[in-house]
Amino acid sequence: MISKKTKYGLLALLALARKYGAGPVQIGDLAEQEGIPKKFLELILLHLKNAGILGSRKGKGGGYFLAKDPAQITMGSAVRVLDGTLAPVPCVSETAYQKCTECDDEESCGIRLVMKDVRDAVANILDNTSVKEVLVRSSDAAKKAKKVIDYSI
Amino acid sequence: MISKKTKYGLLALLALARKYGAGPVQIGDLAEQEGIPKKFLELILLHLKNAGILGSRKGKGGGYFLAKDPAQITMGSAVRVLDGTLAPVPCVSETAYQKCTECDDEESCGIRLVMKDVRDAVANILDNTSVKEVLVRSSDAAKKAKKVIDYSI
DNA sequence: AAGCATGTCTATCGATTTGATAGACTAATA
DNA sequence: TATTAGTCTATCAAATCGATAGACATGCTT
Repeated sequence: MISKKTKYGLLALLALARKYGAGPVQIGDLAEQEGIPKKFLELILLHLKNAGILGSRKGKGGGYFLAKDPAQITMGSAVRVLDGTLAPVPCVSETAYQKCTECDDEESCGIRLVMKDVRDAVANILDNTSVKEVLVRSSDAAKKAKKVIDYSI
Repeated sequence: MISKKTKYGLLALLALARKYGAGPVQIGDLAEQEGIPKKFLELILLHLKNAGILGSRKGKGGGYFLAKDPAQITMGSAVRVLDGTLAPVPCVSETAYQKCTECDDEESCGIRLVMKDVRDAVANILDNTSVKEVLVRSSDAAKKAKKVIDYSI
């Protein structure tokens, strides 16, 4: 299960994606709009910036912005930065691999074999879903709901 | 990422599956064979028993055993019992659903839409993988490795 | 150069969870 | 009745989570 930090990070990322091209967004504004504690969000945004997903500008007119086009930022990359890995167990992580301390033979470990399938499936989804696509899906879902409401009247 | 408790639980489950039909296995023996702290394993096995995945017998000749055939126990059911849910976020859980406190509109939440795909993919794998299959894959992988070794000599 | 705006650094903290450990108790067998 | 072995219900230390805080640094404006 993803942590609140990751959830907040994804919320902020998507919010910044919605405003892509509109200049730096202040931390305080983002925090207020998304209902995230400001000081906590500072840490999260800095983490994303240090990972190259966001950029920032200090001083007047400063704030945070996407470092790349939303179509070029995947959910997988963001989740890896925020949560550390997509893998359900360390021994199938491709980016944060760690051998199990109590494992004699990795190659035949049944749990590892299954969890590798899980990791692959999760990565297949998240690494092939851009931040832009998420916005489009969200927007489409909102329109769909609106049409249902209009139709009901 | 799955917890050590879940990892230990799966290890124990698979170990019991290997001995399926051979009578109750004592907690102490399982703990020693799998390198799991005994008292911790007691809690884990009890949890699995209460969930109907394992059975137990007290007293002389007592111990734990599978409550069903290994082919009828899925990895998904075990992970749900041990970790609580397969879902990456509570709002897409089918067995432990919880609405996000800060979410205005679930239907159009982009994170939720993506995480639902992730949950479905994970469930698709784990719910369609029996404990028996895991043993077979593990065994096959071990034989394969052995053949490679034999061939190398 | 100073003031203001806003990000950055580096702590610290309380609550919660994790990963245990322990001993008394209960049930089953011999 | 004694022994075996699971069950109950605590308790605990360490780690992590989810924050909060104030000093500092950078950049813009005047």
